[in-house]
Amino acid sequence: MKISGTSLDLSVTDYGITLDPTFTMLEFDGLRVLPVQTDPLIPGHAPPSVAVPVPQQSSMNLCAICADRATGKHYGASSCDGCKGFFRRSVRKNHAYTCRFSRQCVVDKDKRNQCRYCRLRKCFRAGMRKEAVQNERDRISCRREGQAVGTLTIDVLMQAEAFTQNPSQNLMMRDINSKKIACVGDVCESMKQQLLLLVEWAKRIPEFCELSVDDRVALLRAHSAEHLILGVARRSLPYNDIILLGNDFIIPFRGTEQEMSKVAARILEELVRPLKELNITDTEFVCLKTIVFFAPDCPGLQCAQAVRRLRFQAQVLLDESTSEQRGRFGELLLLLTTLQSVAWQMVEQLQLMRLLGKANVDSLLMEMLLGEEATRGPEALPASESNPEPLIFSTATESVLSRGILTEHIPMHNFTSVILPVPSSGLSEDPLLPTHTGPEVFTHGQAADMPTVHTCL
Amino acid sequence: MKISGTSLDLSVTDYGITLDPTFTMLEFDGLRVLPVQTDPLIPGHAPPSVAVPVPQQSSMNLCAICADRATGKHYGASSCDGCKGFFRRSVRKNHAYTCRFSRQCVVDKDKRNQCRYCRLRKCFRAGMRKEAVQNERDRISCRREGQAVGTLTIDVLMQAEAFTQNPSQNLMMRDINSKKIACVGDVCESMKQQLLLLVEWAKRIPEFCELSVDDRVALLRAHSAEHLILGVARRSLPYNDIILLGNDFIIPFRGTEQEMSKVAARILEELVRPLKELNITDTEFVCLKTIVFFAPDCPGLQCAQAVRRLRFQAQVLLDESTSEQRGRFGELLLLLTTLQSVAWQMVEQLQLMRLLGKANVDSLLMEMLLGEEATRGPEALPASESNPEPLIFSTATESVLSRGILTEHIPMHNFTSVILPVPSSGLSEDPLLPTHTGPEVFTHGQAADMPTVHTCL
DNA sequence: CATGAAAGGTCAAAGGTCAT
DNA sequence: CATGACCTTTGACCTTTCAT
Repeated sequence: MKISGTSLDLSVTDYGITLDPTFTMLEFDGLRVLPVQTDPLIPGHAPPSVAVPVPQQSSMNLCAICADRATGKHYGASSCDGCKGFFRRSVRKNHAYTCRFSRQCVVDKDKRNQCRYCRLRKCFRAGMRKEAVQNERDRISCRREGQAVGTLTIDVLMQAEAFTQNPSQNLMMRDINSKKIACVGDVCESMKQQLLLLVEWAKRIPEFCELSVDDRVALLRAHSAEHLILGVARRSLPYNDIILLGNDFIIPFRGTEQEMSKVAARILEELVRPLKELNITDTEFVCLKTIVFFAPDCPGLQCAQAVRRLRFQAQVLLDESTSEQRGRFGELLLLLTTLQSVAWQMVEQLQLMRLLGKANVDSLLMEMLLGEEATRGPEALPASESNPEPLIFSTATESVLSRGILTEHIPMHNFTSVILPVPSSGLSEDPLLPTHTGPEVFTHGQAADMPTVHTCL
Repeated sequence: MKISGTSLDLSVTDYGITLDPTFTMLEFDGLRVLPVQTDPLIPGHAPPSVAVPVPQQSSMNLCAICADRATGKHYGASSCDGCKGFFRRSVRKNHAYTCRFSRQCVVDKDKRNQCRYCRLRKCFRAGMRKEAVQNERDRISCRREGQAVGTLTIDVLMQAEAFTQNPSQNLMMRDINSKKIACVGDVCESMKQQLLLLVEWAKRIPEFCELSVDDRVALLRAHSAEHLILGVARRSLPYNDIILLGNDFIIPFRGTEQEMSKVAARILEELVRPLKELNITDTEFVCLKTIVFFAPDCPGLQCAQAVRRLRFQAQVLLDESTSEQRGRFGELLLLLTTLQSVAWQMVEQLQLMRLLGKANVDSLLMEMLLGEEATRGPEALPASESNPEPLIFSTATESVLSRGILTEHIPMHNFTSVILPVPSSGLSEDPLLPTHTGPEVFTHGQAADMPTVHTCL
C-alpha cells in the first residue's frame, strides 16, 4: 500500500526554482574513515536467553537521539530520518561543531536543530558509529550488525532493588535520636543481613542467573565489601554526620569505637558528601551498584567476557541516565575508586578486629568479606603475602557460598523481614560444584544456622 | 508507514482569498487561513492526483504578497525572499505592528516596506502560517570558539607528557629480544626514574604549580604507585606478554621472580589487554593520568575543592575526547578501579620484599610508594593497623618530597637523560614548610645523592 | 525470486548571513 | 535595527544493496 504512483511530478514543477547550482556537497572533503577500529569488545551478543520477547515498542519506535518517531536502525541506533541524515552529513563532511552553551543542550524533536554539537554527540552516545557511514557512491558489503546494547534494563534493576530493600526505613525516617548506637556486634549483624540481601538482589537479575554457579559465587564474593559501603552510604544520605545501618542502628560521626570511626568518617566525607552534592537518583544508584557487581576482573571467573559485557551495559545505562548534566556520569564513576578504597580499609579493619578478638565474624562474613578461609581459627594472619588483595579472592572454591546458589527465588513475604529466610531444605546437593580442584575442600553442614553464599543462592 | 493517501489538494492554492479585512495584528496570531485546509506540509512530491491544471505562471512565479518574483513556497505561500524573511522575523520576534493609515495600504514590490502591519496581514491572507516558522537553529558560521570548562587543556597535558617521555623508546622499539630481563633492583631503579619524571610532569601543569606546597606534595605522594603502573602499561602496549620498563628492561609474562610475576600478570591481563582492545589514544591517556593525579580524596589536602575541580575538568576533557564511541569513556574510567587495585598489590609486594630484605628501597620510593616512614629500619611492619591504606598517606609531613617542590623548571636537555637532573642547589630552604605538626620530623640532608619529592619540586 | 532492513540520494522548504 | 539577495541545512521520500 505504497504510493506506487511514480513521481509524476505534475504540480508546480517549473516555478523557476532556481536550483542552487552550487549545491554540490564538498564531498570527501576531509573524509577519513577511521583507521578500522577493531571493534572492541561489546559486540552484539544476541540475546541467547529464553524469553526476551517484547522489544519494547516505545524504545524501538522512538529515535534514540531526539525521541521523534524512528524509521528504523541507522548507523547503529534506532533513529528518525532527520538524525540519520544529520549524522551522515556530519560524518561525510567531517564536521566539527562547537556548542555555544555548556554542552548539555537538550536534544529532542523540537530542539534538535538548536545545537549541532550536542546533537552529534548524542548520536554517538546513542550508538551510532561513523564507520557505518559509507563512502559516497559505492557500497561496502559489510552488513555488520549494530550492537544491541544488551538485555539489561533499568526496570529490572530497579525492581531487584525494590525487592531487597527495607521498606520501613524508606517510608518513615523515624527520629534519629531514638536509634541506638551500634557496637561492633551490631555492625557485623547488619553486614550479614545486607550480604544476604545482596545475594537476593543478584538473583533477581536474569543475566546473573544465567551464569555458571562458580561465576555467580565469584561475583558475589568479589566486591561484597563495596556493596556494603555503597548501601550504607545511600541509606545515610538523608542524615547529617550519621551512618544508618540496615538494622536501624547508627554510627555517629564521632563517638564510636576508634576502629569504626576511621572508616565511618571516610564514608561520610568521601562518599555520602559527594553523593549528596550530586543528589544521586535511584536509577543512578542501581546502575552504579550493578557496575560494581559485574566486575570482570575478579579472579576465577570463567566467563569474564560475559561479565564484562554486562558491566558495559550497566555503564551505558548509567551514562544514558545522566546525560542531562555535564560531567555527572564521570563524577559518579569516579566515586567507585573511592568506594573501593574505603571498602578495602573496612575489610582490613574487620580483619584486624577479628584477629584481636574484638569482633565475632561468622562464616558468611568470613567468606564474603575476608576471604574464604573461614571456619578456621585466627591462626594465620593474612599479611601481605597470603592475601595481597583482600577484596578479590583467588579462586572460587566451593564453600558456604556454593551451596544454594541454585535455589529458587524465595518470595519476600510482604517485605516484613529484613533477613532472608534460610533456603528451604530440599535440593542441597549440587552436582555441578567441584569443578575446581581447590586446594582445600571444606564441608559445611550447618546451613540452617549458618548461612553461606552457596546456601543463599 | 507511508503517508496514507492524503487528500490531494492541488497545491496551487488561490491566495486571492479575501479575508476579513478587519484583522488586527494581534488577531493574526490565531488566524487560521481558510483556503488551505489541507495538509499543509507534504512538500516535494505531488499527490498522484489526476490532472491538475497547470498553475498559472503568473501566480506561481509571483510573490503572493508583493508580486515580486517568488522564490518558491514559503510558510504556505508562494513568495519572494523578502516577504519570507519579513514573515519569519515578525513571527519569531512576535512583532505587533500598527497601521498608521486605514489598514488598506498597497503592498507591492515598491511599497512593501511602507507599512508592516499591512504587509504582515497580507502574508497571512496569502496563506502563510506562523506554525511553519520553526525555532531558531544553530549558527552556521563556525567562528565561535567553544568555551572551556576550566583552564586545563589537552594541549598543556600533551606537552607535559611529551616533555617527560623517553623519546628513544618511542621512536624505535628495538628488538625485544635484545633487552634484558629485569631483576628486583632494575625494577626499583626504573620506578625511581619514573617517579622523578612524574614530578617533572606535574610541574609542567600550571594549575598544579598554583597549589600550596603541602598540597603538591600530597598529590605527588598519593597515587604515585598508580602512575607507575599506568605508565608501564602504556609503554607495554605495543608488545605481547611483556612488560617494558622505563629503563629498557623487560619483565616477561612468566619467568621472573615469583613476587613480580603476580603483579606483572595482572598488569598484562587486566590493564594492557583492555587498553589494547580500546586502542587508547595519547589524548585519552594523558586525561586518564590527570584524573588519577588530581585525586581530591587524598588525605591532608588543604585545597581539596580545587583539586576536585581540576579532576572534574580532566574528566570532562576525557569525555569529550571519547564521545565518538559509545561506552568508551566509561570503560576507560572503570579501568581506574583496576589500576588502583593492581597498584595496591604492587605496593604490598614491594613492602614485603623490603621487609624480607629482597629489595633495596631507597628513600624516594619509601616516601612516595610505601608511606613516609622512610629512612627507618624495617622494624615496624606496616600491618593493617598502622597503615590501612598503603596508597594514601595520612598527613603531608615534610620529608624528601617537601624539599625542592618550589624549584624552577629544569629544562630537559635534549631528552637525553631519563633521570632528571638533581635540582640546582640554591634555594634549598623552604620557609613555608613546617605548617603541619607531624608527629615525626626528619631531616634529609642528602638531597644530592638521594632525591626526594621536595627536592624534586 | 521476493522481501525487508539499512545503506544511499534528492530537493522543497526550512534556516542563517551580512552588506546595505 | 530591519531588509533581502544569497547561501546552508534539514528531513520526508525514494532507490539500491544484500542477507535471508
